[in-house]
Amino acid sequence: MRNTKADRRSQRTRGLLSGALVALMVEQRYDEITIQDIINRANVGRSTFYAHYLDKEDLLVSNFTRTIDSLIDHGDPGTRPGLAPFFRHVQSQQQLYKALVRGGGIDLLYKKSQAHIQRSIKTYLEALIPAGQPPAAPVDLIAECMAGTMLTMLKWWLDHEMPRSPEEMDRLFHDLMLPGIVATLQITPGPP
Amino acid sequence: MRNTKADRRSQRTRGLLSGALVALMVEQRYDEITIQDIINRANVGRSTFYAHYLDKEDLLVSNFTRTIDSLIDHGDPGTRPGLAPFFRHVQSQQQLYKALVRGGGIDLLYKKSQAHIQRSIKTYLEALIPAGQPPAAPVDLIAECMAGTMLTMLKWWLDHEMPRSPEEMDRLFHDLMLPGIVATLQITPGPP
DNA sequence: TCGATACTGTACAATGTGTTCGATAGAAAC
DNA sequence: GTTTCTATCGAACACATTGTACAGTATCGA
Repeated sequence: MRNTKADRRSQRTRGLLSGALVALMVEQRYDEITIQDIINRANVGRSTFYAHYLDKEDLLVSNFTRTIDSLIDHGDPGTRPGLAPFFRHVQSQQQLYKALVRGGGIDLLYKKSQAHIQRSIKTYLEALIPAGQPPAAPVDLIAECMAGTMLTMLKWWLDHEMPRSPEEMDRLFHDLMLPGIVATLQITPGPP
Repeated sequence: MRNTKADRRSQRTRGLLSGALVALMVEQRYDEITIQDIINRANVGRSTFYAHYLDKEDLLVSNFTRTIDSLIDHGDPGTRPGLAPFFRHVQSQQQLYKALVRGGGIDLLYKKSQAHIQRSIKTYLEALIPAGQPPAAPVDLIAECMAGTMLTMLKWWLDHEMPRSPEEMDRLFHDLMLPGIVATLQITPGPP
């Protein structure tokens, strides 16, 4: 029920279901959408849905894991200088992300990807600590706080009709978090 | 259906229902608990439940709003010097809070109380800004980030069997957040 | 004691979920 | 072009949960 990628019909069905979910999410909260709604909108049989996905959440995750991953890759301070690309990416698909924020879908996706996100940030942080020096604070906790703050900022930004530019949001994040991280981990500040 | 406080029977029923919810939350995730489970455990008729509460969430909120409020009052940096009392309070009722964190109930309560929490923090922050000076950053965003970080730390602490003392957690929070707040709002640092 | 009201227990309709299965249409393989 | 897969359909099914209704009973407060 999952090695169904090759067949053109499967691709079609998956596309229809994803599209229906997105369309519905723009109209109403994610958690109020039923599987019945989705298959009605997609014009797909009930059993067909279950041939592809376990449940509604599986559909959401399957379709947005890649989106979230690209979001991390854009924004991860470990590989990129800042969060501006992160916010630009969100801005370019604001309808989708607004829908995700409104309906609580973003929290679900965050939970699913948290391990990934956190690992990424933790690696970044550990690279900042001089070798041999024991961390002055739990690095995983700091990483969680960073990821959480990023999410909070993202939500606030979308909820308030994006009143600041991606560059300003990036600046805000750095001003708010970096001094504390430097102090907590007892490291020397990196590049601005 | 709500002015039912005086009658001893009502108090009894409410007590039974709250107790059943808490007991069940210790055993299994909040979101997996059904109303049927609750009334079975409480030994209360189905219609009686609906005579008191609208749904499961209403029961949760009704019973824990006071708990959460006291939590804020303990921890609010606006009225208290630090978060140590906050973490001590959680520690003293760790079973309950662990259950809330595990089952996702804490997120629900957080959403319900967020307006209250945020207002409290915002007031505190605004008091730090010299009169007449326009804030250098959106104060409500900073407040949200602070509240979010407090919640993140709370979850981490409980998920990791509380490896640090309440005083250390307080210290960590201040070291992590205060420098950034001072920098972002362009204010002078307050008492340690 | 008596009137008010909270509780019980059951039945009920409505909704959503996930599964099953034979028939059909469409894809891929040759 | 024929054959062989296989994805889809559609309907039926069992099941769980929710929220409401109502008549009888128990308990409360005065």
